[in-house]
Amino acid sequence: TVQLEMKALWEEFNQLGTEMIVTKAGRRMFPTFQVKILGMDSRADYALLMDFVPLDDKRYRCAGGGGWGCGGPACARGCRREGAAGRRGLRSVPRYAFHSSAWLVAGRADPATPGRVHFHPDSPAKGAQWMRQIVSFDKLKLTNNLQDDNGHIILNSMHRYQPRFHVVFVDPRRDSERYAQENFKSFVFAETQFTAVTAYQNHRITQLKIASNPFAKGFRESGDSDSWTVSPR
Amino acid sequence: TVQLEMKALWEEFNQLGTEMIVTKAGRRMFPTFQVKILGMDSRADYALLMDFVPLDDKRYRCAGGGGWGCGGPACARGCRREGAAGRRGLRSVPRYAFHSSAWLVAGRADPATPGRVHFHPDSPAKGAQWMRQIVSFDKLKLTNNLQDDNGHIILNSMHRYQPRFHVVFVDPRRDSERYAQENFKSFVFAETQFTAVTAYQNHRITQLKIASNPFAKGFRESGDSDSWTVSPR
DNA sequence: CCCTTTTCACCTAGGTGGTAAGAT
DNA sequence: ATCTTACCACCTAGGTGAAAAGGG
Repeated sequence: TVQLEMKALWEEFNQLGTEMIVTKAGRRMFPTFQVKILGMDSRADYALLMDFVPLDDKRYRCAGGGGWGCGGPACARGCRREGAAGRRGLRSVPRYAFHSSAWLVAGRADPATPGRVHFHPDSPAKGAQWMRQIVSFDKLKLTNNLQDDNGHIILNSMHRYQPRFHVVFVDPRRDSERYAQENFKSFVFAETQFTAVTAYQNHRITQLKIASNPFAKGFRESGDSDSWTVSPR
Repeated sequence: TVQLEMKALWEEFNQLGTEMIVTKAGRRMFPTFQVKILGMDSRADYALLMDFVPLDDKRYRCAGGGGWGCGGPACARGCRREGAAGRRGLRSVPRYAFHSSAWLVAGRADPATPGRVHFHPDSPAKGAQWMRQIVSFDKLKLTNNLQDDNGHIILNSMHRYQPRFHVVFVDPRRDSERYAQENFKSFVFAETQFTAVTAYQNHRITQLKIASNPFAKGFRESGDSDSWTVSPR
């Protein structure tokens, strides 16, 4: 079994419609994808990895005051309602748009990007090692550069993705983890889905990133709290 | 076969009598112990590790202007001459001293410290992985805290040590690298020996550290060169 | 007009020796 | 007198979103 860490933070982002920056050089995810693992064979070898699957084959567009006019919770609900509508069967919609602070369909998906995977750098390791503490994918970076040769995850900007987590049992009878495709389990946490962007579209996402990511502390206005806490509903 | 990296820098330090700081929290070595490895079986698993052996069972003492009066090359030569004398047969000398900028015998060694080893954090890994690029032990830290529980190397201050590098072949017939004691090769580079100290004794060592360690750039006076080059003889 | 790229000030995180105070 | 410790300014290294410039 696998537990998602920082679940409350992920949910707070997901309610607004999580956005992740992609850059040419590669950008980390925030929140970082972290899991606690239970129930492995302590003495067996495992490789841990992640990949990202497109949530639909549309692309999104933003509009309405450049995303700055986003006021109430209507924004987030609007985003997700559009997304759900997209999944319900629309197939040749010409365009999406993020007009009036909501994500809209703006066209078919761009050609699929190379479906890269990210192996956790400690792979392979014993089950005991993985279960000892939280496993963090903080070295994983997202890029929109199709020619990237740094091994980063390549995504299309303005598209939605679902991160997936995979545990591969390294079969001792074979000489490489490449052939262990039959010995793996996958885990999906719906609250970690996000839209890849080159610049934030929803100002509320920006504010939550600033409030919760220590590296963005320089943009905080209030001097009272320096750590993130779940906001009351 | 194994090649020591930054050999010229190690030799320049060794000519002066290398000193390494030890602290309670643990201090990195500088220069960092780095090697290039050749001739491994690309597909076999190896663990790489280091340990430190006392170079003699004396302890050293410093004197003469608190180490600041050290002027010429006589200092370095003096240090090594004393060290050699110590190894030549003196057994119950009461004390060493670093008087007039030279290392002198100041007494018997303190009780032996826990003989810890430091596994390279990438261990175990395939030969191909180790040979792909320089292997750096920059995570290794030295401490004088006998109760250290961070896994750092415990050394006695004012004692001399010889770093050793070990390559352990991980025998696939056994389930753990613990039992692979019969499958290892060791490498010793005499130019990496050093005296553990809590504060620098030889001012020329301090100056060479400041000149060559990027993290000490704040103490450089000259604004001309920001990188270390082998000084002409 | 919408999206992407580049650059930047401002952070986190942690490695330096200097310095003064503390310990023996 | 000698060695150790704690704290500090000053670095390296790299992760932030803002803002302006660039491109279709």
